[in-house]
Amino acid sequence: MQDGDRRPTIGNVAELAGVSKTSVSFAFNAPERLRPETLMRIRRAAASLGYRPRAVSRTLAKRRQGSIAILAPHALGTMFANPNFGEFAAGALTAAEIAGYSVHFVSPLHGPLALAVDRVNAAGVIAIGLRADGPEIDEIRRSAVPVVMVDSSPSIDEPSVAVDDEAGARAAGDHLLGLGHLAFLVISLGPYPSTSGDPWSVRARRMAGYSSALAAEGIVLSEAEVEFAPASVEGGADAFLRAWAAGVRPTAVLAMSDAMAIGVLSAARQLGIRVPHDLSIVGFDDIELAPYTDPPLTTVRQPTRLKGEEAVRLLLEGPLRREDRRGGHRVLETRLVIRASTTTPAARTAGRTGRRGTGRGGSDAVVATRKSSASTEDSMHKDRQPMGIVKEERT
Amino acid sequence: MQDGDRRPTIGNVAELAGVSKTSVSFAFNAPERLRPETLMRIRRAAASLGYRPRAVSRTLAKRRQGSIAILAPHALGTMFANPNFGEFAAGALTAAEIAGYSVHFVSPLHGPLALAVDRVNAAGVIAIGLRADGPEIDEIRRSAVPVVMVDSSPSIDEPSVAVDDEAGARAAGDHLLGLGHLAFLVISLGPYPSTSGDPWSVRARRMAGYSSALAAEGIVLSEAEVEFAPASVEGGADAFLRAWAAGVRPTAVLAMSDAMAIGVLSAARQLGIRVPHDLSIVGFDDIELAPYTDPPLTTVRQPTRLKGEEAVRLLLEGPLRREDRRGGHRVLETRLVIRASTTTPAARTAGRTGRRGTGRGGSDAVVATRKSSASTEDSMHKDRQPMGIVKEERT
DNA sequence: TTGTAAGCGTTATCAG
DNA sequence: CTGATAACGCTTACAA
Repeated sequence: MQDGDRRPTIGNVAELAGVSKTSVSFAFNAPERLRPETLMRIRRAAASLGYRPRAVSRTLAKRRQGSIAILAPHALGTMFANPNFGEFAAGALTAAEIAGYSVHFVSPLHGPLALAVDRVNAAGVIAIGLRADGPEIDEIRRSAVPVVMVDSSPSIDEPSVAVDDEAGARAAGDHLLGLGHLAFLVISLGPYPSTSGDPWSVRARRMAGYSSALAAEGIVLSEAEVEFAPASVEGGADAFLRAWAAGVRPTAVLAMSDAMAIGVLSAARQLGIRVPHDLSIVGFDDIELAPYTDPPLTTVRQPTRLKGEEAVRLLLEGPLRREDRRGGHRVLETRLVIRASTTTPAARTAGRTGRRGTGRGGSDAVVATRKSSASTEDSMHKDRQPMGIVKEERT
Repeated sequence: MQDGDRRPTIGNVAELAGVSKTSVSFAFNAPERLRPETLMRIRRAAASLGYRPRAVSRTLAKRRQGSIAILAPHALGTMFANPNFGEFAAGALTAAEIAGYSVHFVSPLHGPLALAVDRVNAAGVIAIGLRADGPEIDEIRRSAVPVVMVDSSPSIDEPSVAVDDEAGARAAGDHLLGLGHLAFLVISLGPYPSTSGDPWSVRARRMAGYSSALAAEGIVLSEAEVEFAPASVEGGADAFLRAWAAGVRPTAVLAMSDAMAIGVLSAARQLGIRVPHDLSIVGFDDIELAPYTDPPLTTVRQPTRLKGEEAVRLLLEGPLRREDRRGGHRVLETRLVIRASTTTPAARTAGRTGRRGTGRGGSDAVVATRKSSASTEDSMHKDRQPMGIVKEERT
């Protein structure tokens, strides 16, 4: 861990160039204040020594950080296993780069996040999926570092950005109901059932959306009809297999992420279940690859990349500048994208239903648009179409 | 950018607790040296003030960084658009986390990488895809920060990790040749043709692999048969469309990344070209979703996640500890994974060939294993099968 | 067990 | 235009 070969310091350069440290500093930060020839001399000295100003010292002296931290709720290897997190990172990193900030990723692997956050000493923090009422958020508040919350409770004081999970989930449920499905399985986020039961977590909001849709038809999910899994392909596959082994026989599955939905796709294939003929699947996220799966995935699109950009923008424009480190809540819209992984249930169950006869196959399904209850200041990142429901056909 | 409300410092705590700064420091770093009651007093004082030691100051004083930087060759938004980079990040971040390091992502967006690297002041650096003979690597060397190179030239001094791109690419070419293809299009990495022409870049190595395979059948790629594109779905789609518009009519495409291959899939669909019947496609990477595309993608698997882990491990074990900041080259193997996006060419061209009659459809193709020339210390991350060629069928 | 004081490498202030 | 000198916040010999 030693640095071994000591890097040259500003002092060495000053000495070699025969000037003061101040001048050397000027040479790097305000060249115009130096006479061209001294500047040259200093530059040469610095170059010959291979001197480069050290960032830590600089930040200490200037009292200003050049980086922001992204706090992930799980180990980063796990996070990045979900392509959707890559999307988010891409958005956040892009916005940060443009503003000249570099980005730190921090996870709770080595003790609580609150501790981790000041290990990295960032100018500001973007916290993902933190509980609104947990101890962590308090710790972070006390650390006096500006924070913006992502996918957390909207009831929180800090600026935040989230998506309208509930409306999205409801649209997914409505869609399936409209096709005539009655037997569901939902693959919920997180390895365990509601350990804490934060009513404001992403999964709680999505579950509320699914439930409210199903409730309209008098359907109530039993405990067996909800599996929990990490947001990965493997997680989704395992969850479906588990449910199947437990005797659950859905005609439709609602997955809280596309990665998990793809896992279900693969598990179904393993079991010889044809999608969508025997089983309809709808995901969540609409990752870039969703249109290219086999079959193309029906899913709830969320503007993930935009979410990342907004989080950074909010941090940089709001709490980092001004005193008031609150306000600035932003709720982005979701939209159901209908592709080929959903259709009317096969005869075996379709017999007992047939309501809402949108009939003849998934690609014809057009469910009544249910207006999102969220603020709608912004349109989607991916395109200019309004939010809501969209039917995508192969070109 | 101001910090606004000054955070409490160690001095404030000392004052409030009626002790010296040293004691406060001890309270945080060597509690056992303090009498329990003083420790308590300090702790209370610190807590009441909401004091937390500042990482910058600490690093400056200890001369030791707690973070490592990952240097990306392109804007990070671009990088993360490729799911394969997410895989790499997952690997690197996992290894870093375990070792207690946090990770910084740095891109060349604001001036040269060499400058960016000391903006973040990391303990060590992982440089991706840097030219072996470029100026950047020299700059980084001079900055005296330990480096490990990823996907760079093996001829370099620094420790490095890469994969056997050439063997992988050759296997892909052989596979297609074995199926009877004669008309190819390769989608190469990077937005532009060889701006610099580093013979050791990933794309040069892969191109060499493709070429050497094709050369064995006397096929030489014309300039029109090589398109360049960013490693994204969109990039691949555009590239294929461009080539098509230019009149290129391949029966098989060799894409240097799965993301691009999926783009080709989508472009082909747009043009009404059936895959694999009218067009065979082989990708590179074998991202997690590759088995679930439509049709499932034949591709060259590289152990991307492992690559990330190894890079960090090499950095942490080698240059960060010892004086010798060289050696430790690691070349990981690749393996062709045959799925359903490749098959024998359709009649239109197959007529003039038919050699090597592996016949009846891609899923039967078994090409002779060509032993990788790379070191083979390690097996794949994803499973325990040996490297080489593998045929994957739907279960 | 606790305190004093000297760094760590820069930048900022204020003279000259 | 350039130079002393004092921060910046924390660690760490060395003393007491």
